[in-house]
Amino acid sequence: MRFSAPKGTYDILPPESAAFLAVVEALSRPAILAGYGYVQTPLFEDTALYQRGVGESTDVVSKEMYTFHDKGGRSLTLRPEGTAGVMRAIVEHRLYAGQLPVKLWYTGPNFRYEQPQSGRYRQHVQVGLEAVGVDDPALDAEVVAIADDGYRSLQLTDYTLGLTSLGDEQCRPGYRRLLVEFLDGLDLDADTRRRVQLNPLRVLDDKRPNVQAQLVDAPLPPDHLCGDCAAHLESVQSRLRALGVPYVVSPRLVRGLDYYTRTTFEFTHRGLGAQASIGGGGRYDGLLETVGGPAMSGIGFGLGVDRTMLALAAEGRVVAEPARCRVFGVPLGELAAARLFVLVAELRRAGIAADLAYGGRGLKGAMKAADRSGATYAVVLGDRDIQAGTAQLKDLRSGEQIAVPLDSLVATVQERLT
RNA sequence: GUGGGUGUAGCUCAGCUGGUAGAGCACCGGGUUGUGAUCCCGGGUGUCGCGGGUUCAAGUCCCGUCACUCACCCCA
Repeated sequence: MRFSAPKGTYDILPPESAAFLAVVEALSRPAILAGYGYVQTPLFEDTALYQRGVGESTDVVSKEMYTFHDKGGRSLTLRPEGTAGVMRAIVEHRLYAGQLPVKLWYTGPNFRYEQPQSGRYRQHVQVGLEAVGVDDPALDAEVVAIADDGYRSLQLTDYTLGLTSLGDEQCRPGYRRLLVEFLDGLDLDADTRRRVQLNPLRVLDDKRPNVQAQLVDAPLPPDHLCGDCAAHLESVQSRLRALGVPYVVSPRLVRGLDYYTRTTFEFTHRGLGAQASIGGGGRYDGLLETVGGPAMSGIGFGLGVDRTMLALAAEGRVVAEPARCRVFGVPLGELAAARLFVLVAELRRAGIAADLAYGGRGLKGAMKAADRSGATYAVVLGDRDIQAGTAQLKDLRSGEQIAVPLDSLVATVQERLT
């Protein structure tokens, strides 16, 4: 039996894995600087949490969840998105009773049973954050700007921020009726008709040309906002302008999760193919209440780490050099191997990245390994040197080599590397 | 769930109308147990995705299946 990674999953190996870690770091740093604390929630939750929190009418819940029963008969589901679990934690630990807003960030994998394609996997990693308990458009702008700062710190340029408002419980129902009325007059297939009933907003961003052609005169959310929602959207925009965050108002932007209200946004990258969204989020007033908490507003985002990697590749950006070895031990014979084994450990304890030729490779092979390790120095040690109480310290770039007393080798290397 | 494309070495790929599996790179060893990145020599590391069929003979033709990939729906 030959095993391979399950469908829709993949391995991240060196040296690219170093870039992956760097992307997680780059996307989360702006959140940390903005006062968001790290939260880690389980990779699986009670199935009902997602059914209630994400919404039964969403594709995520209706057909993409990895649901299973544990030995206690509980129905559990592998986390399909990050927000619901964080809301559960906020309610369970009554974080909403403390200082507001509650600001949390997280990273980790999400699981969705989907048909894989470019940029879409059954397991994907996000960096996300949530700000709960304060209803202030400035907070919306902060959240959007944090995401933009993350992408910008990675030198990404070929992306666009789309922004809109989906309205609230005041104006959404009326708009929804208007939209359904319009959509009912169109020539749509059965699948889409069903969607009109479940969540008509989502028909707006259907990509099929024959559908889009019929939507040119469709009523759009930003044109039917109540006064409060319109003022909110305008305030978010003016804050973004103040920060110099470029955005485009995208009236057809809709998201597939039911909980979004008012501010909704999405970052799309031009180098990615069909799955172009590298991150998105929005306001979800009412979600906390849905999962058993008080009626409090909230806003957050999820940024796709896998897709950000693809975006970086599309722009030809190399993110991080793999952590490189600085000193490489080349032993000649058993005695030298034993001595170098300890010496290399001492270098590491002194904070110097060091490695050693294992397996008695012979001088040529060991030197080759030293070269490939990227080390600045090779320490060559043989019987002759041990007799003399020295080691040969070779600069692999210049080829120069000097004898250094074994006792002071760590100190000498430390000095030369700084 | 639906549709298209592709499966040959670690990677990128060649292999014609069927005739017993190759190249480049990578890797390993040697040239030199006291010096790497250059050079020279040597080594193929393979379930031709898998199963079945046709044939004297299948990487090649047929059927099935699986995987990968791209796209739709949807999302990061």
